[in-house]
Amino acid sequence: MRRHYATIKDIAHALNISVSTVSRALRDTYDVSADTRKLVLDMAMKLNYKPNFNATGLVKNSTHNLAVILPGITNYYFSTVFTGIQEIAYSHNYNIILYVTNDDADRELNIIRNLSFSSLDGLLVSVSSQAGSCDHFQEIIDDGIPVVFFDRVAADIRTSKVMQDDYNGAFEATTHLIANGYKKIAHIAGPEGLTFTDSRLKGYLDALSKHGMPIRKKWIIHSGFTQECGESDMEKLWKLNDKPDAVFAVNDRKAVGAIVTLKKKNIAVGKDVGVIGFTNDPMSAIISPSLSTIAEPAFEIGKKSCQLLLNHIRKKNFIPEEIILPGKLIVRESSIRS
Amino acid sequence: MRRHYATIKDIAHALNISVSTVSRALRDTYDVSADTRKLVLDMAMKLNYKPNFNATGLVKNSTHNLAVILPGITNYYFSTVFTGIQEIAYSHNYNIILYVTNDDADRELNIIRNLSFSSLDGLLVSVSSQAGSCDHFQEIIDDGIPVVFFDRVAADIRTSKVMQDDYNGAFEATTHLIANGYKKIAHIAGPEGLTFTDSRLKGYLDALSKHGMPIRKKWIIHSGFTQECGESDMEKLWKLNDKPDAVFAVNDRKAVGAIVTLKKKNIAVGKDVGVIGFTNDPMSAIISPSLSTIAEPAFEIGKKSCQLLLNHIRKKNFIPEEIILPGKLIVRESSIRS
DNA sequence: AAATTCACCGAGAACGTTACCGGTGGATTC
DNA sequence: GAATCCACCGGTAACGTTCTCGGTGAATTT
Repeated sequence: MRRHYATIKDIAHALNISVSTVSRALRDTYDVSADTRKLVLDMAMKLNYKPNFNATGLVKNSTHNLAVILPGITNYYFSTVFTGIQEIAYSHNYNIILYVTNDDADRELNIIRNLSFSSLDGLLVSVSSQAGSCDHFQEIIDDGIPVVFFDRVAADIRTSKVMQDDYNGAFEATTHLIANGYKKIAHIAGPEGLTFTDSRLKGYLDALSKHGMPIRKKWIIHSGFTQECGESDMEKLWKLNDKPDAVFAVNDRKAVGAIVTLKKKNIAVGKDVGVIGFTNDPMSAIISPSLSTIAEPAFEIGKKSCQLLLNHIRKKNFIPEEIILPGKLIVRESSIRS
Repeated sequence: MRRHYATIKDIAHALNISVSTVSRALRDTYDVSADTRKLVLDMAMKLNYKPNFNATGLVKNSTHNLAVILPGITNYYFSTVFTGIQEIAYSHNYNIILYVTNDDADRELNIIRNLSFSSLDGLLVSVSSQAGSCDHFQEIIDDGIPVVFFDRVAADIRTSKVMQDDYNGAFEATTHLIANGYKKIAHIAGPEGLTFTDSRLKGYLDALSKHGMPIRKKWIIHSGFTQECGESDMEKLWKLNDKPDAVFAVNDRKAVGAIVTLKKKNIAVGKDVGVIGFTNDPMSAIISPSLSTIAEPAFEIGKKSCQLLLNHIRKKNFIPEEIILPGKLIVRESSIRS
């Protein structure tokens, strides 16, 4: 049976003083003597008093809860971003309510619709990849709820956003392949319509045209983000008459898929076909040949997003900021001819 | 500026009826005619009414929030368990507040101490590996808060627990190594004192003695759960005069560390030294040689834990249950001589 | 000595919701 | 035709906390 926790009233009653005084003493605000404060604090300890956040939330119209909405948590990138978020939230005494959408737009919508903003101070979102309309987010922002997007941002919504430098990372990755003598570079991309997918595609294309490399529609394949998608994308590329000799993958999981299928076909990864990914998933160091990649500052992105959200919550009329964090090329075996 | 959401009072006022009636209509309970219910529902929709969970939580002394406390989320096992938890919670309209301890006992204690049980219906915990005393959990349980442990359980606390079959998994893994002709089998284990570490150690030892294999103290090394720990454990083993010819690792990450160091020393994994892990982390299929392992039902463990917790919450005087889910041997290259 | 200031405390309302109890008026029963 | 029942609705208190205001007595000023 659930016992009843001691309340502020119990403390007041035990000390024969008023609840107002107890309330003030506990919050250490004003108008209370050092003696009575000590009395109250000791009694609170003795009665194992814990503040009831429902009550405080009700009167202050603010709880210390943040919601985080993610496509999934079972991969390196998102779990690391979340850890960064958590780090900042913890140090500021905020709780995180985590929702995962499984990359399902309907589920995302459903979660948003059922969100109780009376018990939420703000929202941190990376949108689902099948994102249709983003009206539901706009509504929330119009209602005055602080929202920060990260990684997978909704382009046409005016609020704070945090992301890695997708364009330059892709540009650098592609340039690296070119510098290593690969001539026919394909791109296995993410779903169309997602901002960061588009940015990486653009970086890839610009790098190609800058160096006068051929651009072929058939060498660009859009699909999901999983390793399996990487495998089937690679299969498709290999069915072409004019096969590429290198692949830039939108993320490491797809790059791993590409390497796995190439190895199955007994093609020497690196020597015959170069591969480079994006993320710096721990897997990229484990697989052999090891995978070259653009390291994303996932942990930093999480921290920055949460800091931004807290600023947003504290200052009314906070002006939206866009933060772009740089990536870093990490050269391993999969992109070296030797 | 944060706008004010419509309340039950606003609906009542707009319809010129009482708040009690609106409350009943919204909850679809009793004592309200079909006509007025429809009126209320329509008006609620029109005013974009959202229930204030702080208020309901205050009067009903129950919110729809569950807390999950984990050592970390950036690995396959815990992120998958969490996804399972989330799946059940979502289908029952519960929210999950996630805390990560970074495997730090102090932080775990701090989180527990600051938990607001007035806005929490229950607790799902996998304890930190440096766990000292578990008194803080006992206190909570004594206070009547439903708690379910999973994976890393606190042995001496009487509440529901969900785990994989650690003993039999370890027994099977070790037996598999023996069956494949390895004679000197080492174990790189987790930290001492953790229930599942002990179970896996015991399974390993029992398998050895059952088949009359030598048991050597020096072949058993305790340390943390990371890949780096696996690497340094392997280094230690390789400094011994009497080197083992196979290793059973407490988890896949440590097994990967072992493989990496063996490869660095140009030792043929499988042929010269067998390796087997525990978990079935996706990494185990990626690394080469691929890693044999005991597959854990992580997703199922998450689901079961959450179901158990919900039962616990609903039924008062719920009798604690212990659920043990079986693992499955997956044979790959790292444990085959050939 | 009167006036003013100040430190400290308490009473009451409010936040949004639900639970409990009582009160209508119309239909049903005897 | 009176008594009973029932479907429906409203008023009020309560949940635990904070906020606003007013009030005390002592200390300080003039």
